[in-house]
Amino acid sequence: MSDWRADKRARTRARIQESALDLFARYGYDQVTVERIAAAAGVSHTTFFRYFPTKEDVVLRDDYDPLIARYVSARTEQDPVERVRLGIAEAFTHLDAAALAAARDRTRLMLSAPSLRARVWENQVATQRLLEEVLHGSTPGPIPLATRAIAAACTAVLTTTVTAWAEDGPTEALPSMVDEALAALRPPTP
Amino acid sequence: MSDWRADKRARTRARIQESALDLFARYGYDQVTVERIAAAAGVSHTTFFRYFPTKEDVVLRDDYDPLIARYVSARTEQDPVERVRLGIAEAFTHLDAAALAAARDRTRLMLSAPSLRARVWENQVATQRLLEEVLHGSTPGPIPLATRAIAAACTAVLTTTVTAWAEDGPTEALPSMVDEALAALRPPTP
DNA sequence: ACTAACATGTTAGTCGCTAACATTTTGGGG
DNA sequence: CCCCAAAATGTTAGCGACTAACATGTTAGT
Repeated sequence: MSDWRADKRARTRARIQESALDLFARYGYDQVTVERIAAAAGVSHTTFFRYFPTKEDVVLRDDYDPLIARYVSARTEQDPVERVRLGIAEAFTHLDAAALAAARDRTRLMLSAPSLRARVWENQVATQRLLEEVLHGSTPGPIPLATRAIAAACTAVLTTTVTAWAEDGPTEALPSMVDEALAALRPPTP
Repeated sequence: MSDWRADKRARTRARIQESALDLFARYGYDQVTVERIAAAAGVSHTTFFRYFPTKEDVVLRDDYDPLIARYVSARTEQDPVERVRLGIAEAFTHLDAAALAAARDRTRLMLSAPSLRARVWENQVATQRLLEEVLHGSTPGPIPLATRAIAAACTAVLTTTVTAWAEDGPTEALPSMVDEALAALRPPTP
């Protein structure tokens, strides 16, 4: 059984990541060298890079894209922004307080270092592409500019809201903040 | 007159930038080292960094934010998205074909290297903040989430449109593409 | 036990970027 | 005209992220 191999790899990976996040929290992202992380995890810096392509990637992984895709694509509203808004609202009902708190910590860390911040926006593009496809559905042909625009708008609103939440807002307020922010994209006065 | 000083500095800066862009166009961003740029410009790599804080900054500067701010804030529409759309449309009337072509080249270069792409999204945040302030106007107090969301949406739509334009679209089509994309944020069926 | 695949360490190198210090250039006042 | 101070530049050395080459160990299947 070579699953033993995969297990060990996973544990090593987790150990490196935990060491890194711990050190980052204690001393700040820029003050912690890869060498130090590797030492704390009991490996060499080469091994570190075998598990994570860059120092930034230790922090970066975002698991929420699949969630969004799932609950947004299940929605049947005709207006795309409403689909996104209600889909995300539903996705939030499947997250507990611990998940929110963890997301908040990671977001704060990401905002703390310039090089990480830059990568946040790269992640945003991934989410945006995903949303484009969800909104475009199974319709054939290239994704029209209008759809891409709407996906871009929703994604940017999401990122902005999460940022504002991580900086200021109360920990449990994210769902209502997202709702409010996306609602702002709707026509101003009915 | 020590303005002579500033003049020389400006010319050195321009020489470095031209050398860099030339080399980037020829060999690709990653294949060109700072050392090589400096040599081509007849300076040392330390001098390079005295003029540009990072290698990325040689490519990056974006002069269009003030334009946007000016023409959007002059608009009087009540709906913020309409203000942005018409303001930008007006700003475009003050740009000639050469400016568009240059912007297109620079955009393509930015999209070609990952490290540059990442910085694009950081620039986007600057534009977003600017738009937030323009839309918020002179009203006192912190900028509400709804305003930030709309600014984020418009900025993301802009970036997405410029990206699509740089990749595919005909050189002169940017204004109409921006118009179309921003219009997509309006309610779907009147 | 033998071997082949795989994970890891060692070493040395490149490149972006910074700091300390020496050197040159330039403008102005005696 | 010469000397001085400030500004611009070069030299050198170093740090840290990241890569490649090679050696070593460790495990899995025969």
